[in-house]
Amino acid sequence: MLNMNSEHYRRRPQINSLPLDFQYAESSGTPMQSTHQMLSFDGLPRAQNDQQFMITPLTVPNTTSNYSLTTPMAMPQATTVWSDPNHTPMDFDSQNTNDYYDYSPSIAVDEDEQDSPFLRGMSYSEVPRTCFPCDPRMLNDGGNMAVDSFDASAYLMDPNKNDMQTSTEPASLGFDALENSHNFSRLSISHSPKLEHETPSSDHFTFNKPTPFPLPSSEPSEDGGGGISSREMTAVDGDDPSADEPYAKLIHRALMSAPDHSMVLQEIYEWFRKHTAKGASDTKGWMNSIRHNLSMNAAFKKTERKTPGDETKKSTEWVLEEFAIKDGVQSTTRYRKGTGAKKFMKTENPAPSRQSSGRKGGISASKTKMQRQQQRSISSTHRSRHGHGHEFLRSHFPTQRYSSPLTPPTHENIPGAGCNPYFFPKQQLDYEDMCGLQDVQGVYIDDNGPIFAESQEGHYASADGLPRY
DNA sequence: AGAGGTAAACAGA
DNA sequence: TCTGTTTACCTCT
Repeated sequence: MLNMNSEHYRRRPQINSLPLDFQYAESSGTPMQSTHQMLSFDGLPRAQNDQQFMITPLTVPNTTSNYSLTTPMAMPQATTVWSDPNHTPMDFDSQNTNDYYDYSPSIAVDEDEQDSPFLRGMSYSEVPRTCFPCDPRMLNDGGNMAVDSFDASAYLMDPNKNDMQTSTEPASLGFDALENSHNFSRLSISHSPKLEHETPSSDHFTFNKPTPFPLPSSEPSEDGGGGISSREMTAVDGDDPSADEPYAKLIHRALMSAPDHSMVLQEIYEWFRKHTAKGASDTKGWMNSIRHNLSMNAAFKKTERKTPGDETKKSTEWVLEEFAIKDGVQSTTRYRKGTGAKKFMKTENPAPSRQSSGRKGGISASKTKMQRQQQRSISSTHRSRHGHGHEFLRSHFPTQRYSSPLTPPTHENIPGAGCNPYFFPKQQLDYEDMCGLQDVQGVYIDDNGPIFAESQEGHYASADGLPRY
C-alpha cells in the first residue's frame, strides 16, 4: 500500500514552473507497465495495470520524456473511456477522511505555460489528469521505482480534435463541464480501456472542460429540468427524477438555470414548485430544507443586490460559487462535518450553547414529540430547554461573533485556496499542525485566524483571548 | 459512517 | 412574518 499521506502531495515542490498538478517525471526508455495501482482521489475509476494510454508524439515536446500528470483530479472524458463497473477504484477520500486534496482551479498559472507546447493550447486546468506516484516521497520504498515503474502514461490526446473548449467565459465553462459530465452519466461506457491505435470517437473522447471533482447530476438540460445522475438512473428511472435528487443538487440546478446563476429565495421556491415534486408539497418543510441547504452548502453564496426600481432596498440573492458553476455541487453534509467539528461533537460535555441550541428533529422525532411533552408534564423538575447558551453569552460578549465550529471557513479566508472550498478541512489540520494544537478540539478558522473552540480540558481559548462559540 | 432529509430554536430584518 | 443559521435528530445505504 502506498503511503498516501497528503502531505506528500501538498508539499511537493514545483518543477519547471508548471503548476503543482502538472509536473512531470522525466525518464528514458520504453513504456513500461505500471506495477502500481493507479489511485483515484475522487472515487472515480482509474486505469488499471493493464491499461496503457499513449500520448501522441505531437503532444510531447520532448519525446524522451515520460510524462505523468500528478494531480489527483477527476478526468471525466478519459474516465468515460476507462470506467469499468467491475473495477473498484481506490478512493483517496476513503484513506484520508476529510483530507481534501488541494486541487484548485484557480491556482496561479504562469501565463507562458498556457501556450506551452506541452499543453498544446489547453490551459493547465483543461488538461485531464490523474494521479501517478511519481514523487518518490509518496512511495514507501523511498521512491526507487518511482520513475521507471510506470509506462509512458498520459492521455491519448488527439491534436486534430477540435472540440476542446477553450472559452474562459464562466457560464459557458460551467455549462461545458456540466454538459460533459452529463454525457458521462448517460453514455454507455466503453469497457475497453486500451486506447493504443484506437481512433477516439467523439462519443468517448472529447476534451471539453474536465470536472475536477465528483460529477454533478445537476447539470442543466434543454428544458432546464436537469439531467439524470447515474444514481438516479439506477434508483429512480421514474417519472420525476427530481424526487430522488437531493436538495443541494436541485438548488444547483435552479441557480444554473438563472441567467446570472443567482436567485432570490422566493425565486428558488418558485423553481421548486415548477420543477420538483418537493415544491408541490403543501407543507413548508421543503422550504426549510432549501434554506438549510443554502446556508450550509458552500456552493451557495449569499449576496446582496439592490432592488430594481428602488435603490434603497436591498434583496438577498443566492448565487452559485464559481467552483460550483464549473464542477457542480457537493454534498451539504460534507460541509458540515469537518474534522474539528467531529471531535467537538464527540466531547462528552459540549458547550452550553450547544446543549441548548438546536432541537431534535426528524420525522420520528416529531412523532415522539408528544411523548416527550407528556413526560415533561409529569416531571417534577421542568428544565428550560433554552436560554442558557447564546443568551447568556450574548449578554456578556455582545460584540462577539457567534460563529460555529461546524461552519467551514469561507475560501476567501484561506490563502491559496482560490475558489475551491475543498481546502477547508485540510486547512484546519494545517492550523493544528502549525500551532501544535493537535490536542485542541474544534479548531476552526475565523477571519482573525484560528479559533479554538474547546480544548480537551473543556477550556475555551481563541487567538484573541476571547471566547468563541 | 456518511449522505441526505427534516424539525425546530433562535436572531435579525 | 420571512429569512438565515444552526443544531440535532432521523432514515437509508
